[in-house]
Amino acid sequence: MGGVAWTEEEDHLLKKCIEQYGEGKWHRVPQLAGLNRCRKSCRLRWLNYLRPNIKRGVFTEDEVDLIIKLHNVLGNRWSLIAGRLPGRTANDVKNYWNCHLSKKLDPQQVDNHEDNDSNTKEVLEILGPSQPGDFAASSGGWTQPPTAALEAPSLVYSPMPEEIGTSPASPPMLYVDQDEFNSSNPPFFGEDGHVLGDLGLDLQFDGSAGSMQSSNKWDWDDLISDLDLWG
DNA sequence: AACTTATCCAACCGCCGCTAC
DNA sequence: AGTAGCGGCGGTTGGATAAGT
Repeated sequence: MGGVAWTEEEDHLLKKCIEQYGEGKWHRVPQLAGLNRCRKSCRLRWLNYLRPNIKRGVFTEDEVDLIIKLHNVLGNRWSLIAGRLPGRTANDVKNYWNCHLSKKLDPQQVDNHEDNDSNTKEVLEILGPSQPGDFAASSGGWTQPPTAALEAPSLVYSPMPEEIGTSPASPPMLYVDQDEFNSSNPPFFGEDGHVLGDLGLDLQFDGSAGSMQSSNKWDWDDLISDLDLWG
């Protein structure tokens, strides 16, 4: 393996330590558990192997599908992707991607995969250069980095009222940075500029930069994290 | 059976952002 | 403002094992 394999005894000590003192304070875990391992090794071993409810075995078709879609949007942000797959760890997802999907799915193939979803074309129409905003086709995508989100074109995030009961008083916005957009083929779009799909969201493109506000900006991390609130 | 190659995946490494001082 | 310590993350490594020759 990439390092020294953990023994059953070490696993037992670590588990016992976490059960007694809880997660966190990883810098103290090696000492508390009596392990000759660094804090990072202890944390990794717990997160990837010892933590309760970890799902092992082959990925289901649904899980693979979700990984592909989330990767389209989020890129190599494995922890976020894993967060949407109950029981799966970021390391599992990353390994699975590197071993299976990255080889099978070059960008063209990903496109083809998503073309099964008839909504895909809506994405390009909605986000394409004909729309208002700072999308620059000549430069290959959005012109502003996330830190300049105020000037960047945005997606307005509007949770579906019937799903969550009430909408936020002031809908937060999403931005898509150039790299993410260029490498992605968001599969979540529906009619009339709404974005529907497996994320369970309803997103709407807002091309009028003037309507943007400096507050309530969410990036994808926050969005994905907050899905749990809406779910 | 022996050897080579490919694949899988647990573990490590280096970097980053956050927080406290 | 600068720095140290920490948790967390993604990329990479390398041993085990399966598959192929």
